[in-house]
Amino acid sequence: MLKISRVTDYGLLAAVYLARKHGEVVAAREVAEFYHLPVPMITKVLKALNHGGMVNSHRGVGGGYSFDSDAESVTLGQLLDVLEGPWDLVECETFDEEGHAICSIRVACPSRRFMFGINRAIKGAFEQITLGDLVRGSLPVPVIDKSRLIRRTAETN
Amino acid sequence: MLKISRVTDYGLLAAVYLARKHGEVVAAREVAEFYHLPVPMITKVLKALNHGGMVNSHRGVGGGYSFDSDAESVTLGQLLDVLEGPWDLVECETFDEEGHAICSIRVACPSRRFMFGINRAIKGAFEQITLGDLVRGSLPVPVIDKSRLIRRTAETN
DNA sequence: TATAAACCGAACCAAGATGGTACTGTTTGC
DNA sequence: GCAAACAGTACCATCTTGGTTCGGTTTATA
Repeated sequence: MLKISRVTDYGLLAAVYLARKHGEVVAAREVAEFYHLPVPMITKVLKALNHGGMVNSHRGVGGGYSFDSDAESVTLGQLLDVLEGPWDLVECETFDEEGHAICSIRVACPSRRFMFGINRAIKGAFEQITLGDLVRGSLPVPVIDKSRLIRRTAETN
Repeated sequence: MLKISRVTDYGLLAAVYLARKHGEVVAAREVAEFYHLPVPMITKVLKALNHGGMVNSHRGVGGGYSFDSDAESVTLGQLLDVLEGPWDLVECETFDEEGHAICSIRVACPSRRFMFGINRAIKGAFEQITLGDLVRGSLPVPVIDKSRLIRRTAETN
């Protein structure tokens, strides 16, 4: 299931705020007050971003968080992975504790082929939007390149 | 909040099934059995699709649902609208019964500008994927039309 | 070295969403 | 008139979401 929940939105807001003040150490309180959002909520998403390696944390007095890498090399897809966890449409193949597939269809499941296609399409779009785009606030509209049809039989994910 | 929930997936599956048998009247039972999904679940999404004008319903003995329009002119965005309802990231401006905005920031909300951009980008991508693409099972990769090249590290996906 | 600013991390909880189901009614072909 | 099939609504257990709380740790600074 793909979702961009409200907490994820907060995370994107926080990431943008830090990216704007590139390299600068900013307390969670400041971010929260800027957006008029509760401090614990913002600290929560900042922890997640830090845990995912997107931002750095600085403890102690005068501490906070900072974004030190290149905003152009961080994609929206990466941010969503960190904030929401990896996702997939129709988890056809979930596995039980013993590693056996639970899917009731399994053989020649008719949905997998095209659901995988949707996955690729959406993920591809997310991968091409960078944090820099978010900071600039104006995004290009993604365009489907229909001339580059992909027909692969054995996808490895 | 953007989400593609499991029920929405079922809806997409059902739509694809009907589109494959273009014009043919198919009972909900048949679709459900094909995907090994509970009949009431499939009828639920088929009702939604019918309500949204995506498919036609035929009552009485020998009835069912049929897809009669052009699969190339139905977009994934339209299907998602029908199945999940319209969505937006960060509903900055929700209104109470008297029509007054609830948003606590309102003036010069820093998030609206770029969140709107994300909305446009994602919706644009969904609008360019047609039901026909889903039926074929192989999707074109969405490409962001940027004048400036983006730096990409090793693709892991 | 005492203090306070700030992050860490885990647990907790009410409220809402999700996924399924059930039941009664209506249309219609045979 | 019977039964197949859709229509509509309401229901419910369970999971998720959004948000809070609390005790602990790190560290600049007075």
